[in-house]
Amino acid sequence: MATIGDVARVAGVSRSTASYALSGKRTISADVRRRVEAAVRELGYTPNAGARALATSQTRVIGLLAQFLEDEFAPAMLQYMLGVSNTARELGYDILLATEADGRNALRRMTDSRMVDGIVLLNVAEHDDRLPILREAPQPGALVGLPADCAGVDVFDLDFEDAGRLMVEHLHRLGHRELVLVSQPEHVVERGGAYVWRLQNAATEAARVRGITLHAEFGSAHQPEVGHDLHGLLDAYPRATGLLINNEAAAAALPTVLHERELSAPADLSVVGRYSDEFARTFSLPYSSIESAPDRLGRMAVRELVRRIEGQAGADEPHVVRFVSPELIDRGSTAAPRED
Amino acid sequence: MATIGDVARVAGVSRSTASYALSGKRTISADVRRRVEAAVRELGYTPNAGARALATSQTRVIGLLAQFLEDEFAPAMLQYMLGVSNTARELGYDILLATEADGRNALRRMTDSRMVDGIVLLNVAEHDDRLPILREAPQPGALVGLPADCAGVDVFDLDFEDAGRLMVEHLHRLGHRELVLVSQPEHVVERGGAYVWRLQNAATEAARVRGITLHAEFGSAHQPEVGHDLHGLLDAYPRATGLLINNEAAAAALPTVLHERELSAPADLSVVGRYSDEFARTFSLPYSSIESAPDRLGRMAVRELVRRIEGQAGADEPHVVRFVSPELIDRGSTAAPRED
DNA sequence: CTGAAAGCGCTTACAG
DNA sequence: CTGAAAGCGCTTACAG
Repeated sequence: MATIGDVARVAGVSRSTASYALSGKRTISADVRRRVEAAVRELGYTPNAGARALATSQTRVIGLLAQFLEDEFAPAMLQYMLGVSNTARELGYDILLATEADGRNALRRMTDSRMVDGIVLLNVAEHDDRLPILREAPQPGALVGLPADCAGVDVFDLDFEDAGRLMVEHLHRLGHRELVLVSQPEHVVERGGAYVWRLQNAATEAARVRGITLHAEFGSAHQPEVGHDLHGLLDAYPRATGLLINNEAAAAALPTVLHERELSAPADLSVVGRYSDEFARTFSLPYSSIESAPDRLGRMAVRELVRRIEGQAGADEPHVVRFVSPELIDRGSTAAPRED
Repeated sequence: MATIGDVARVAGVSRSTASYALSGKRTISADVRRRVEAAVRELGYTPNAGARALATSQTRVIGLLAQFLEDEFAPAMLQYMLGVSNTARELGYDILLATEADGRNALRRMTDSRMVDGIVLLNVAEHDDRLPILREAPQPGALVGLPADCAGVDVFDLDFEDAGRLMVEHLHRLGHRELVLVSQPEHVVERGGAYVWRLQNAATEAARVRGITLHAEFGSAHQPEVGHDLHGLLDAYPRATGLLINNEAAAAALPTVLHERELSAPADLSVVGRYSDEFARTFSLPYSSIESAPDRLGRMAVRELVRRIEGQAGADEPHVVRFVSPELIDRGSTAAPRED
């Protein structure tokens, strides 16, 4: 493989001149620039990334820590990954991907060995055990998901509280008085999946204020269990006229469950979910939903991370905590409750 | 960040001795080893990956080229990615992930700049335009998917021809005489998605030999179009008693379509799909299927790749083309055809 | 406008 | 069993 030394020799200049001609960091005569460019083409020269990283202390690589937990729904994670990866590429960065169960180990490996310029953490928990490690690392970090302590990192998340309120308000306005909310499994909450109770608490409070009944329940994250869960809930609350779904697996299972009960939305039951539009299309879900905007969140996280990496943020610029306002995408699955 | 020089100083030895003590590449007195290890702990030393790569010409990173094409079904791709990523980690490698549309560019970037020791190509097409670039690269490559020309790379794929035969034989044995095969969209074939026609041709031939009718058709890769496609096919071939599905989106849409027609499998229609068990669980698909084994294929590709990278393969060891034999997972969706 | 030299942090022949 | 030195391929102050 050709090195910058080869380029310099072919172009008849010094290595430093060749380097400057390529980086544009100092003025170069037109003649020399042409000769260097010709040499690069002739030799098919590409800089060695390791050597460049060693010299500049910049790798142009971002570490992406995904997490595929047993009790969450894998296809939902993919959307965040793609948002991060595609944005990174647009900004000239590559992605070092870690999918291993022990995120702490992966994080330490990447940061300590200087393989990356910055880190994106996905699916961040309330007391995420990766955070202390990230805070000690010399590289900046951006999170998707809201932890209890946001010190030292930039944080991006859907405003789940607003989402919970929005769901309840929407159905209240249509005249519903008894709702069921199906959340992620309880152990997601126990593990620190704060988004579950952030939405749930806000929904509960919004219902209380409006004097309507909300049954907050958990559902499994797997098929076919979650289908049974849904049947159980519909049996348990026969007077409920609205269903709020904060659980991707439950959303995916709902069409089958409604078919089995010969119910349809919104005629028999109003339904509002919380998932991405991409997810809705993949699973052919006909329910109105709060857009979870994974691509947008991934994009925001990377943009801010790159600003920090490249020092445009200013070393002492305070860290941000930014919420995406939920939007309700109307797919026509809500209406006034059935009169009976 | 501490360097090997710091470790050497604290341990009171030379940098080379510190390095050897850590690599174990030459014998070190017990005393020196202890001092070096203590220094490493005290300083929290981790080798700088870029510097090591520069010195050894080994990055311990594998490039993974995923491809999320408009007309294919994203969640299926994720399984292959996880198989590759998890196996790589077990073998001590990290993953540099490229998801951009222009795989050629990503491939060139990774290989030319020596960011990776080897490459895994996913979703390889008949005449994949990434292959010429991979062949010219100094790093070895492993493919998941069978191209027309396998020269210079190791290739792993499901035996789609066997899969097609197996599907037809299975239903033939149960007494079916008229079948419909739903493949991926026609433009997947046109783009070179060889697995589509490999399965289709073998199924067609197996049907011909047995004197049974097989209607080979294409289906969309998107919801809700693919649902309409399925309705259309069931309308068009009312005497067909068996449905073969080589199209993930169609498989995901089928439960709803059957509900809408008030049909059930296997009472009214026998169904055999071709997807992974993981996929079946995610989408709650109750149909018997040919296991597409994405995790296993990813694992095989990485194992062989690492053998080549680490020179255990022998420089002149011929490249392999290895097919995974399809297995039918019985979920009870096939039976003798309805008599009427 | 250009060149010679130092340095980034490792590994590994070479020498003792 | 250990050390001094060279070298991997870049970038960038320093000097002219």
